[in-house]
Amino acid sequence: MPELPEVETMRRGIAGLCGARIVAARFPRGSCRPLAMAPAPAEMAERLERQHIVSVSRYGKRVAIEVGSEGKAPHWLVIEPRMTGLLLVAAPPTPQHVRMELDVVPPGPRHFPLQKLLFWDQRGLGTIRLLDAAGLDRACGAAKLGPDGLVVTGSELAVRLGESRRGVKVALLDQKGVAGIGNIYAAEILHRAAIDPRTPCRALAAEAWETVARAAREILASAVAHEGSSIGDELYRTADNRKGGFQKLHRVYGLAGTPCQTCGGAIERIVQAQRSTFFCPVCQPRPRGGKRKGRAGGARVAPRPKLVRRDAKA
DNA sequence: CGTTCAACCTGGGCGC
DNA sequence: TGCGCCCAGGTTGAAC
Repeated sequence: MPELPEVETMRRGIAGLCGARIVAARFPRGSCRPLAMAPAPAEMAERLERQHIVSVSRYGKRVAIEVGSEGKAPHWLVIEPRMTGLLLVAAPPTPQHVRMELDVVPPGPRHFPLQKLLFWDQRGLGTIRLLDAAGLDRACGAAKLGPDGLVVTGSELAVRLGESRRGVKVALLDQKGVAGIGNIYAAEILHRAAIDPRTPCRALAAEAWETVARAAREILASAVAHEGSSIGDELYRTADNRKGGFQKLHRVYGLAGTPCQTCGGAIERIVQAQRSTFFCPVCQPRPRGGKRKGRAGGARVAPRPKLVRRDAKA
């Protein structure tokens, strides 16, 4: 679930713990697969205790909690929520899926109240790592992650993805091209950009990349402002256990068969790279011809009924 | 280079 | 009620 807006919301939700001291760290038995955790739980707990939380930052869909103390090299507790992970300062949805529990005390003379920072993950696909500066760079540096989706520019997208033969929606999910976009927001971004998700990247002109980048910045910023998307009775919650609000503004994701709120046409669901893609065939017409100026990113297209859908690849 | 598939996991919903 | 199957916001690596 968590994409950039949800992870950024988690980051903001725990940023108030900066300056706090970790007095105890627990990684409940069996809570994480061996490969999903590094170093091993006991050593990680030992290395975290008595450290201070220095900063809380985000790299794409990961949160990096910087920990340190006088005379020690800083380390980063890097948490990757993947599908169902949540960072919480509130009671967890279930006790059995708590993967990490930090007891922290706020800065200052008073050692109360004790606060808890939890990583909760139902499916257990998330990862917890404690890395030094070199490890952080390896895991979250420029070789691994492209520019952040909140600030990405059209020329950056054009340079990084412009030669690819992949469909633009599949390419937007590639974290090395642009960091933070997942399946929900890729769909919403391309709807706003009025670009067919199947369009090969190479067919997009520079202007279209500007349109995509602008749509990405706007959609992601709005989603952050609404504290992410909580779909249906879904799991995603803010750090203090509230639902996000951006799902109310979804135009295509999860809306197959319903009328497009922009044009009234029917939203479709197709499969790309084994994942659902939602789009409006009317608002997001197939590109015609090769790269051309001003087309792919264009606004409303009036007459466009003649469509031969042949997706049924199922 | 790109696509497909399988894994990693749990749990909800659906058809029978 | 139960069972089997499909689905789900992500990432990685192998095979082709």
